[in-house]
Amino acid sequence: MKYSASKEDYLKAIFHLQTEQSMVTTNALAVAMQARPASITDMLKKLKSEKLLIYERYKGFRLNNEGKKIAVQVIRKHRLWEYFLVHKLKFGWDEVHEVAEELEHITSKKLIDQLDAFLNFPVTDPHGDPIPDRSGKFNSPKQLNLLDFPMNTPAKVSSVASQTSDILELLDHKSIHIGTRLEIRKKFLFDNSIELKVKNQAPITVSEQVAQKIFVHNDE
Amino acid sequence: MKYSASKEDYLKAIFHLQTEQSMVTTNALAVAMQARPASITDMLKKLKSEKLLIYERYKGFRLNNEGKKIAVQVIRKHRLWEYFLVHKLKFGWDEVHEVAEELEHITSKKLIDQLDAFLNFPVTDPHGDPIPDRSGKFNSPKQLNLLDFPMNTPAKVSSVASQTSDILELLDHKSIHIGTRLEIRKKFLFDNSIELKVKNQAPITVSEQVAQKIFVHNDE
DNA sequence: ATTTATTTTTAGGCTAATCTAAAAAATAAA
DNA sequence: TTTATTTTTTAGATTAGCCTAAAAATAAAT
Ligand SMILES: [Mn+2]
Ligand SMILES: [Mn+2]
Ligand SMILES: [Mn+2]
Ligand SMILES: [Mn+2]
Repeated sequence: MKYSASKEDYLKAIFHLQTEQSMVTTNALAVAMQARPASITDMLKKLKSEKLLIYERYKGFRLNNEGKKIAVQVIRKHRLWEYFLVHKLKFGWDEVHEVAEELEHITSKKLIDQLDAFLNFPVTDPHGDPIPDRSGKFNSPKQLNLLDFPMNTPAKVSSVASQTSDILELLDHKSIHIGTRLEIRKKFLFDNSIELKVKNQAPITVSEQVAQKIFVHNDE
Repeated sequence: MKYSASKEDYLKAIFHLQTEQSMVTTNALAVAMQARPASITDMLKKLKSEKLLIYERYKGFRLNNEGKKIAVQVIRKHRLWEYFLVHKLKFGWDEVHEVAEELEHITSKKLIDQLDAFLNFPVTDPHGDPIPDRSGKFNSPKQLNLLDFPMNTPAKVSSVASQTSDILELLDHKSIHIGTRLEIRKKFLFDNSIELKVKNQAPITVSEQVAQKIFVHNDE
């Protein structure tokens, strides 16, 4: 029960994709993995023969319980390492993803459980994503996309759905972080941009593309 | 300037071997790498073409400056991670080597320099081996093998030249650690075993094979 | 219901890192 | 200084993970 870094990355990508579409397609995974469709098919055959997913040619695929279990453990490692990098090694939240992408493949159960304890069992990573516990359980807090959130209602930023440093840099610049309390002041129908008010700050405007990536929950 | 985990392991192994023999042999490296001689030859050709060592067929090989530089950085990473595992994640000194063998290949300069700072720039790893600084300089303290050390002279254990958990477990059991102060009481010529006295403890005997692995320095 | 376009799979290749078995070179022994 | 032994290298395979180009299956359009 030890899988290559590449296989772990595949399982993780499929896991994320199948929360949206119930059957994942070869092309979708090819985009996510930045590989050609032919390579995806090759790997699917291997993962199927290792009984980590169900797959019938031309019909799509999805992880079975065993595949999910492994994917979740990789996600757990990824997010714990991101937390470590930000809170212990003073990395910015926009520079941890690449490194965690490597660290997540270190194979030592003790390592990750001790790390978890050392970090005091954090429940969300620096991007606000939930960290599953050692049994694989997520404590996902309810959250809404900023675009669907009501105006003039206290909100707290809970996660940012992107790992690319461009958007994180932009949010950094506008002083929007996980935990930032804000309210929506205006929604411009013309371009779906949104004006936000953060306490003690001048109002700021974010584009639809940015708002789409921000998730919040009710702040009390 | 990025090398595979395998190449880094080769460079590291050659680096260690060439402190003893000035020219390293294919067979010696095959033993160290637990691989067949044919595989060693294959890799040597690659490392040579990447200008990391000097090598002429049938004549032996040794790292050039560039090869040494890379090896030292890998060693630095290995030892810093070992330190982290023992001092932050409560690993025993006998269970860190395998994990560090993987962690040492993570490729992020920032990661390792921040880790170094986080650990307060340690100078020796849990086995007493010196940790090179970011420029690659070793601050190696003078040390003598226990077999060559005079009797009835205060000594302090500075390092243990083995990564296998068998010997570390044995030393653990006999309460010998890095930093332990002891004196040699007797040297038995019959089998070269040695009787040691640790303060407030009954005298203990170690075999020649064990003594060979223990390095000490004068304790004032 | 054909034709056309898209998606997915197969066929065949490539590279890195390993292996075994056989050949060649170097070293040691007779 | 031949012969035998040991060491090292070459030759040829294998596996994982990727690729391109072509074929096959499915979906969309006329
Ligand atoms: Mn990864
Ligand atoms: Mn994250
Ligand atoms: Mn290693
Ligand atoms: Mn060590």
